[in-house]
Order: sequence, then structure tokens, then C-alpha cells
Amino acid sequence: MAPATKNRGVSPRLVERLSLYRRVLQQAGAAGARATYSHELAAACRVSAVQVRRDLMTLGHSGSTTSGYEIQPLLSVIDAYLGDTGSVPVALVGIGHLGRAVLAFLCWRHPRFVPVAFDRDPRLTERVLDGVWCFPIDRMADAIREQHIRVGVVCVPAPEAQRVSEQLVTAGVTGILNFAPVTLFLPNHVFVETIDISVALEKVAFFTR
Amino acid sequence: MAPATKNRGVSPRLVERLSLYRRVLQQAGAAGARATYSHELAAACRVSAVQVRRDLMTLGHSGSTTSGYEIQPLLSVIDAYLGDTGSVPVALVGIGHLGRAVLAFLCWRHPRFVPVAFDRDPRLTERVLDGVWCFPIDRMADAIREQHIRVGVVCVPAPEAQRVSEQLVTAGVTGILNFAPVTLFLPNHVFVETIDISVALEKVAFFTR
DNA sequence: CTAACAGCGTTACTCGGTTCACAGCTGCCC
DNA sequence: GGGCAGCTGTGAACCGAGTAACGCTGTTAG
Ligand SMILES: NC(=O)c1ccc[n+]([C@@H]2O[C@H](COP(=O)([O-])OP(=O)(O)OC[C@H]3O[C@@H](n4cnc5c(N)ncnc54)[C@H](O)[C@@H]3O)[C@@H](O)[C@H]2O)c1
Ligand SMILES: NC(=O)c1ccc[n+]([C@@H]2O[C@H](COP(=O)([O-])OP(=O)(O)OC[C@H]3O[C@@H](n4cnc5c(N)ncnc54)[C@H](O)[C@@H]3O)[C@@H](O)[C@H]2O)c1
Repeated sequence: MAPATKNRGVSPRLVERLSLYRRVLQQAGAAGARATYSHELAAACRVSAVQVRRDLMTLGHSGSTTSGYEIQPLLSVIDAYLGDTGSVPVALVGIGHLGRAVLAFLCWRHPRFVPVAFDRDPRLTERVLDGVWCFPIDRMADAIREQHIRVGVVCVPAPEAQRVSEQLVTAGVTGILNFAPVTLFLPNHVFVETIDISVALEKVAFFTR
Repeated sequence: MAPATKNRGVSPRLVERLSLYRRVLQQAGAAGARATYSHELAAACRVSAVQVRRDLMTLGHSGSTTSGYEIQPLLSVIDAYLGDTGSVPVALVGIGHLGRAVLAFLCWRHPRFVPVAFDRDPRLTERVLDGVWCFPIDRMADAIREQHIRVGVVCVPAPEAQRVSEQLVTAGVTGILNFAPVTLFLPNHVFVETIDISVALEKVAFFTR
């Protein structure tokens, strides 16, 4: 009934947009740009220009009338807000088709998140996959505690998802990205984000006509 | 700037919830249940009971005071609303890590969507992957036209996503599920749903503390 | 010099979605 | 039988995210 998580008073949409802004700004910066206007950033994120300005306002950041927002300072502000405390260890459970894809993605494309892999299939564990050591599932709690892992990614089959995420939580994880098509029932202090590919496909199929 | 798609006057959130309801009801039905109450359905979907009742009201469906909603009739109503016209062919472009996972998922777990696979890597094409024939990318437009495919799934690297989705659209696709971390610029009549795993992870990391 | 212009910051408002509150109905128990 | 408990249906209130509108500042062209 309740939306569960308190969101710490921050709207998830805002966080999503900030994350988008950051990526776009990083790319723009890498391409040599030094500053950008709210409407440029907006267009690149499919958002209105006022929305960009307002979001940056809530961050307490101001641009200049003449040249818009300088990219580097703005990036610093966003980083500070999103809590860029360097690399974030992530417990990735279930190294099947999807888990493997996420693993590869994190290793190659997303150095900020460093995955630690777990599976229960002995054919996958005790070896290196995509440059990451894969632990058997019964080592998971210890590994999470030792490395102070707070974020978990659940890529196990649907019937296992509830149990696995409970294990994650009792080991200390407080945020879960869930790919299994089930609703997880976890303590209220745990933030759960479910990516339900089936539902997304149904939605596309519905609006397609 | 504009929200682009008209949504045909229907809220995407509603469609998501209906899709969830349907899945839960199917499982409940398979487990032998014959009817359910709004609060049960609500709990299973992390939604309030009034929300369920209101959603069903907009579908024009009524339950009984005594035993709630009968599962089978309700399923029929939801199917009719979501436009369950049997199987939906889907053009899946990019059979790398992620594309492969989606392919396997659709074939094994989601018979309603039947994927047709495309890639540009000759090592992947002209052969059967997970029971599906994989076409080379230059056969894509023809195949989409021949089979009247309306839904596309984009699993190619970010720099290719814009071009590939344009190809999909000119071939007749009007709805795209995009996994590439870029914003696509497409005609307004095309419905685009982007699943951005990076952003989702950042969100979880943010609310984790 | 100054007038037109372009972009930012901010306040007030709009609008869609969610929830409240309550009425109506049905079965059950005393 | 009559109250009671529990569920559905729904008008109205509520809430929050997004938007429009406006004033401000600095820049540029005439
Ligand atoms: N593949 C997709 O594109 C896709 C799409 C939508 C949803 N999903 C969901 O994601 C999940 C994973 O999908 P998949 O295609 O990778 O499945 P998969 O069968 O390929 O992989 C599942 C993996 O989880 C491991 N596993 C199972 N139980 C475990 C446990 N208790 N502890 C640790 N590891 C365990 C298995 O050994 C296997 O390696 C499923 O819930 C699926 O419904 C997948
Ligand atoms: N793997 C993940 O978990 C993950 C997570 C988030 C986002 N993504 C995004 O999903 C996309 C795919 O990821 P991936 O890990 O599967 O990458 P990948 O490199 O494993 O696969 C990409 C596939 O696309 C094919 N391809 C490239 N250009 C093509 C073209 N023009 N036409 C047809 N096919 C083409 C390649 O041959 C390859 O098979 C990327 O945009 C990635 O950023 C992936």
C-alpha cells in the first residue's frame, strides 16, 4: 500500500535526470565543449529547458546569462549531489544470460561500478568471468560484509529472486536492482528498483498502433 | 521539449500496472485461485487497493462485493484492453551480450513475443541462435516489411543506436524498446521506451545510504 | 547610447494521477 | 431480524511534478 521507500525527500525522477545530464555533459566535455545552454542540455535529454534550469536550481547551481553553464563546474556539482564517492562495489547475483551481459557491461563500459559476481552453479563459480572472480553463492554473505557492499543486482530466475534478495539484505545490502519479473517484499529501508523487461515490451506493444 | 508521443490518451503508468495485474492474475489462476480481492492484487503489485479498483473501473469492469473479482473474466477484460491480438513479432537488433539474453528470454519465457534477430556481424548471422534465425542487417528492412513487424528492440552499441532505429522506423516499426544509453530522435508518431541500466544503477546507488 | 535580444532565476499556476472518504451492497453472526 | 464487518464504486480533495510567465542581467547591433 505504501510506496515503501522514503526517497529521502528526493524525487527519483530528479535523480534520473541528473544522471542523464551528467552523462551528456561528460560526453560534451570530452568532445571539447566548455559550456552549454539549458536548452541544449534539455534537447539532448528530451526534457524542457525550464526543467533543466529548475533542476540545477534545486542543486543550488547558477549559470551565467551569457554563456550558459560551464561544463566542468556543473559536473562537479552534480557529482557532489549524486554522491560520487568514487567506485561503488556491486553484488551481481545470477550469472546467466542477463547477468553475464550486465557483468560485461559494467566491466567494459562502466568503471564506476565494480561488480562482484555470485552464482550457485558450480560450472560458473570459482573462476574468472569477464575479468571478475565468480564466487559460489554460499560465500556471498561473507564477501558482502567484508567489502561493505551496499548495492545488489538480482539476475536469478523469478522463483529465486525473493530468497536471494533477502540474503542480500541480511548481508547488509540496502539497494537492489531487480531484473526478475516479481515484486520483492523487503524491509522498508531497502530501496528496490525493478526493471521489468516484459512489462516494458508490453507497453511498447500497446502504444504501437 | 515536447513529450513527443500522444500516448493515445492513455497513461503509460496505467498500462504498466495492467500488465502487472495480468501477470499476477495468470499466476494466481494457474495456482488454482478463482477470484481475488483488490487488496490482494494490490499487495502483489505494490500498489494501493483503491488504485486497483480505480484502474479496473476505467476498464469498465466490475467485481462482486462478496468475492472480489473473478480471475478469468478479469483477465479477458485486461487482454481486450491491452489488445492481446495473439503473438507479436519483434525485430531484435544487435545480438551481442544483451541481445542474446533478450532473445533467450523471449524464446523460452515469453511466447507471446516472437523475435526476429538481426546483426551485422557475419559470425552471428545466417544461422540459428536460440531457435531463431539470425538475419544480416541488410535484410532487415525487407523482413520487417514482409512480416509487418511493428515493434523493435535495440541492443546495438550506443553510437549505432540512432542509425539503427531510423532504419527500423523507415521499415515500418512504430514502437521501439531501446537499451542503448542514448536519447533517440525519431518522428513523433514512434513510441520510444528507453531502458537505461546505467541510470537505474545510479539511482539505486543514490538511494542506498 | 540605447534598444532589441537571449538566456537565467523564480514565483505562481496548471494538470494528471493518487488517495480520502463515504455510500451502497452482501453475507454472517448473535 | 438487525447490526456488523468487509468489500466495491466513485465524487471530491489532495498532492506533486512540470510549465508558463515574468523580471533581471549581460550582450550586440544600429
Ligand atoms: N534474459 C533476459 O533478457 C531477461 C529479460 C527479462 C527478465 N529476465 C529475468 O532475469 C532473470 C535472469 O534471466 P536469465 O535469462 O539470465 O536466466 P538464466 O537462467 O540464463 O540465468 C540464471 C542464473 O541464475 C543462477 N541462479 C539460479 N538460482 C540461483 C540462486 N539461488 N543463487 C545464485 N544463483 C542462482 C543460475 O545458475 C543461472 O546462472 C530471470 O528472473 C528472468 O526472468 C531476463
Ligand atoms: N550488456 C548490458 O548489460 C547492457 C547494459 C546497459 C546498456 N547496454 C547497452 O546495450 C547495447 C548492447 O550491449 P551489449 O553488451 O549487448 O553489446 P555487445 O557489443 O555485446 O553487442 C552489440 C551487438 O550489436 C551488433 N551491432 C553493432 N552495430 C550494429 C549495426 N549497425 N547493426 C546491427 N548490429 C550491430 C554487434 O555485432 C554486436 O553483436 C549497448 O548500447 C549497451 O550500451 C547493455
